[in-house]
Amino acid sequence: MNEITEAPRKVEDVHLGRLCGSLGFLLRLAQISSFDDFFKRLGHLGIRPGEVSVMMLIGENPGVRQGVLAKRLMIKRAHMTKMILAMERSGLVKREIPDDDRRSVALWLTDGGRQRVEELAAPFWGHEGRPAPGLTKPEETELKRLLGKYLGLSGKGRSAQA
Amino acid sequence: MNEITEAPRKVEDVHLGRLCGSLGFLLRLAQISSFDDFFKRLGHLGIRPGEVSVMMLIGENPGVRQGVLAKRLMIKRAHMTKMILAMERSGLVKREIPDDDRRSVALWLTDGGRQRVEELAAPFWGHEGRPAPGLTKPEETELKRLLGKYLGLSGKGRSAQA
DNA sequence: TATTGTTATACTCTATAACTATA
DNA sequence: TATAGTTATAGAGTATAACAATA
Repeated sequence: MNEITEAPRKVEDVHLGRLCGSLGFLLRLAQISSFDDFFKRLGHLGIRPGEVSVMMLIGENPGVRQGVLAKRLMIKRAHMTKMILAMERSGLVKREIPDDDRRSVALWLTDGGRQRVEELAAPFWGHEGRPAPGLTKPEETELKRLLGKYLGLSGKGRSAQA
Repeated sequence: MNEITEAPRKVEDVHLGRLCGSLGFLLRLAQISSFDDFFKRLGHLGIRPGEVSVMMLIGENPGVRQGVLAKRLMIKRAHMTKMILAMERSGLVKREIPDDDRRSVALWLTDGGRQRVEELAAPFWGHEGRPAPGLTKPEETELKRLLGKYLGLSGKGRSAQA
C-alpha cells in the first residue's frame, strides 16, 4: 500500500523539491554547515563565533555603545547584556558610562581583551582563509559580495576580498 | 584619554573591519535577516521555518526515514524525535516501523498534513518569490546557485531558479 | 514619553550521553 | 559490535515583558 521502496535511503537521495529554491532554506543550511566547520577547526580553543565577532567589533570601534553593537550584530539587547557582563567578569572588556548619555554603556577592550583578539586572529583568519568547500576562489568572493549586498553592507568595513 | 568622540553612534557607522570578509559572519547575519523577514511576513500563521521544511520534505519523500531526514536538514536526531512526535500528536505526520529494518521509523504525511502543506505553500512561496532586499533578480539567482554549490546540492532537487 | 540597559521568565535549539531494540 | 530512535539533562540563544535610570 505504501510504496516504501520509493523512499530515499541515503541523504544524497532526498529530494529537496522547490525547497532548494528557497533563499531562507539555503542560508540556514549554509550557516549550520559553516558553523560546523568553525567548531571542527577552532572548537578546541574554547571560542564561539558570537564572542569573536563581539570582541573584534569592540576592538574595531573603541567606545561603541552596547545597543549600537547589538543592533549591528542583530543580537537582542537582553542577550548582549549577558555576554558583555561575562566578558567584563573575564577581564576582556571594560564598560564605561559616558557623561553625555548616562543611560548608555560604552565598551572598550582591556589589555587582556586586545591580547585575546590577537591570539584568536591567527587561527580565525587561517580558518577563514581556507577555500570554502565546493567553491572556486572567484565564486567564494562573489558569494561574499552578494551576501554583503543583501545585508546592505556594501562600502562599509574594508571590502570583502580579504 | 578615551577618545569616545570617535565611537560610532549609529549602526551604519560601525566598522566591520576584516569581519565583512568572513563567510561565517556574513552567513550568520544573512540568516538572521532572512528569518526576521520570514517572521514578519508569516509569523501570524504560527509556523516555523524548521517545521515547514520538515513537512515539505516528508511530502516530497514519502516513507523517508527519520534519521535520513535529520541528516539532510542538519537537525540533531534527538531534536528531530521531538519535532516528529509533536507533529504526530497534531495529526500531521504518520510514523511507521518498516519490516525490513525495525529499528527505523518511516515518515508519511497524513491527509491533514498534506492539507497543512497546501495551506502553507501559497504564503511561503509568495514570501520567497519576493525580490531579496538589495539584490537584483539575477544576483539573487546567482546567490542561490552559489549557496547550493557550497552545500553540495548541485543537481539535487529540481534546480534553483524556481 | 521615549530610550538604554538590566532583570526575569519561558521557550527553542543544541550537545551529550545513556538507554532500548534491533541489525 | 554497530545502528536507529528515544529519553534525559544541561547549556546557549532567543523572545518578551517589566523595570530603573536617564533623556
